[in-house]
Amino acid sequence: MESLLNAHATLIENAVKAAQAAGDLPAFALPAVEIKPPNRPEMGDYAYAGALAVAKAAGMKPIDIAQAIAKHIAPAPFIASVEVAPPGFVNFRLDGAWLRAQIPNIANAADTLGNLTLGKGKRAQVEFVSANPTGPLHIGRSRGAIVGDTIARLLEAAGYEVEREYYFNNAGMQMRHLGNSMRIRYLQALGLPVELPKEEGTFYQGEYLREFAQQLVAERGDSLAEAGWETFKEYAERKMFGMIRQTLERIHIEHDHFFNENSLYDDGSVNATLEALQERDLIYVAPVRESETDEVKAKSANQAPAQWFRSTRLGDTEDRVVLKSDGSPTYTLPDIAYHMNKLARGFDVLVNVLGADHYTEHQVVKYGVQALGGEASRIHVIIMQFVRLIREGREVKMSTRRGDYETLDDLIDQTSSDAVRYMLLARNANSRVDFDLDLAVKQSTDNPVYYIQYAYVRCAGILREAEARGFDASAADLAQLDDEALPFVRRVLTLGDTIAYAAQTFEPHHIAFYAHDLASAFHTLYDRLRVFGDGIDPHVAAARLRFYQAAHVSFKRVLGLMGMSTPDRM
RNA sequence: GUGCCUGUAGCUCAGUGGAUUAGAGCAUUUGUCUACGGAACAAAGGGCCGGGGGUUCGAAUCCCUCCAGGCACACCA
Repeated sequence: MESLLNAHATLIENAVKAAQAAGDLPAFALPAVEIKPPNRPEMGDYAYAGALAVAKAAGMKPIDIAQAIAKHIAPAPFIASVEVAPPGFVNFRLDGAWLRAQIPNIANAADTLGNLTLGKGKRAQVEFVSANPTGPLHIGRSRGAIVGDTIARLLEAAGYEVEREYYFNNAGMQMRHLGNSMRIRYLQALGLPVELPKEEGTFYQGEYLREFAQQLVAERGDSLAEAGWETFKEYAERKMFGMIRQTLERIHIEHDHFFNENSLYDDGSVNATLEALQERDLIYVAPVRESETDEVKAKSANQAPAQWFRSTRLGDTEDRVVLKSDGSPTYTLPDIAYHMNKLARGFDVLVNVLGADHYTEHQVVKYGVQALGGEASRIHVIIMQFVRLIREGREVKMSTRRGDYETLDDLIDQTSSDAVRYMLLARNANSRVDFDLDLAVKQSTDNPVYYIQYAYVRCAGILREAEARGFDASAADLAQLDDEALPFVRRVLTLGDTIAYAAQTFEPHHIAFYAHDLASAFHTLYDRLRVFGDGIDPHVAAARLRFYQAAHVSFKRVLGLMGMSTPDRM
């Protein structure tokens, strides 16, 4: 049973065909069948509203169409009843015995629970974090890290072969600034009277460079006193990457592949990209844009020319510089080369998680890919709005270069890796997040992450108790299980639908809300369906224990999909 | 000014064109209960879904427009 939604949809499709063959319905093209749980649970477990949509095409009243469909729905083991409700709904109710029979399957599924074959045989790549190694990860980056990693987990569950990639740029001006800053810190560590200039855009003010400098002095003494910025850049970069990877590990993120932008220069891709654009007549050499007025052109006629990508021809609002007047490329050229490279690696799906400030950049890259004949439709860009930090009711400004940012490490120290993951996951990527630091610190008891994990802890507690008492549920008769436990089972069985939806829309927050709903359904039951206690029939107790084993597996799986831990005690 | 995103309960947010009643959490009020771990459960109050038009049998959801907020609009990366 891969998906109950699909199973119901198939029933509808076949019923329509059968009704048409029998002459109960006229011939008409059936739109894609959409099945949903009704808003009002008393109406049933799943509902089809399509009879309303096809009424015109069929030339019949919706209620009559629904009747005709219902009449031809083939019996299925999971269906208890099919009802028609005005003005034209077909409502399905799941069979209790069938639901009970799923409990052992759930308990045995372990970490494959909810897995799909949607992406079978397909390869997906998720590129995320991709922070240049100029400073520790700050909170703004961590949202993308968590969203990207969870998308990767969901795609894996959906059956894709997934690669997590980290793209880094150690060839730009910022890295030179880092090298220069590091050099000054090194000289300071040697006791020389040098000051780090306060220019934030050019010199990195963060304390971490002092620490690196101390270590470098310990390793190399004063042997580098005459060395150039490149030496210091390389050292700082290496140390910084170590820090970043360590931080990511704390929130259970590990990349499979680190892609160095330099390699695109080394293997000639950047040049090849420029030449390919030139061949297509999409590059021109001029001091200013072609679209500028004659007046501006005349004024700037003596300035050194740059090379412009005629992206307006692809639909852009203005042309973009790809090669500056000093001959160095802007980000655009290597980024286009990079995306062509990704496409050439044969991924069926490419996901790129970016901050809102990268929107324009990504558009230009996409125009470039299109211009070069790349299959741009395989590239899915997730644009995330920013995380705003609030402390004492006021916004805290973040800046990597300045040094007064909040790092992801700080945040994990103050809360927990699970809390950070859940709080940054449980909202739609295109809404801005206000992260209240004071609340995050003291909120540990209110945080929904504990509510969800507590459901798992309670299951673990029951299982522990059963083991201590030597109580075995393997031969339980699930017919003895209380009816009120069945809505929970039904909800567990929709995990696959949630994974499918979240993976296809690249909206991982759905899994967070699903987890909360599941925990809510669980806690209600826990209060009412005790396994151990006076006056509980042992057969009922055994069935309940079997049920809690399934619940235990369900929460483990859901927490795992969110990259969260599963503590047995809290 | 142009492009993208957002506007839903006091606060933080879900909501995949469907059912005369728009959902959670927090906060507020009231109960349960001292547990297989109460970081729980049950219940109540609280809403012109930013405003206005339109499409549709049917709109928080799609389209137009206005208002408000955020982000981006460099020969920075």
